[in-house]
Amino acid sequence: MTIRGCSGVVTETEAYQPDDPASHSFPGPTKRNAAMFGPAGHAYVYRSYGIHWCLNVTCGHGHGVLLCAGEPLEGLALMASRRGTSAPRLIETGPGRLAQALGVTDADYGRPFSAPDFFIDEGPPAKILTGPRIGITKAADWPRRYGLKGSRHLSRRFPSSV
DNA sequence: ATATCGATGCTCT
DNA sequence: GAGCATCGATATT
Repeated sequence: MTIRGCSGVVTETEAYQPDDPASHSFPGPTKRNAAMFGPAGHAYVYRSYGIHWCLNVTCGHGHGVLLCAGEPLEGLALMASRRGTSAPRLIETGPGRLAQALGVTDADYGRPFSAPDFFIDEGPPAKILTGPRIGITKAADWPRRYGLKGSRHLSRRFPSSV
């Protein structure tokens, strides 16, 4: 993951699909979720609780993946200053925190992840943990939260994570 | 250590 | 006008 000079490893995601009651795409295409029904591989950004920005990767046809946490690598100082903390653990652990650290706002809405300074690439094979989702009121128990096994940079621990 | 609670603005009913 | 895919601070074990 590289966003305007800041890079890191995506350590945690959540998946949403159109038949998921918790998904923003559930009610069908609207003005806000338009990007989710657009082409895959683009940014879907929304404001959460009137305060935070959250960043998703569109997968086409109303599907999307929320970036929940990451491990910051390059651009650490910039991300720390944007977050107002120097604790590496607290820079990108959480959807709102991650977007804030990367400087992502609605200005990036609909932007394709295909530019040299704005992309997400595939890392080496990794063990992935699965568990119920966090912070939602509907269908929270759907096992669509995915985390990098052994990473300290997760928004929360996974249940019975070995 | 966990639990609760307020802030804040936008979307959809 | 309600509800929300959050965070951080404060209160309580």
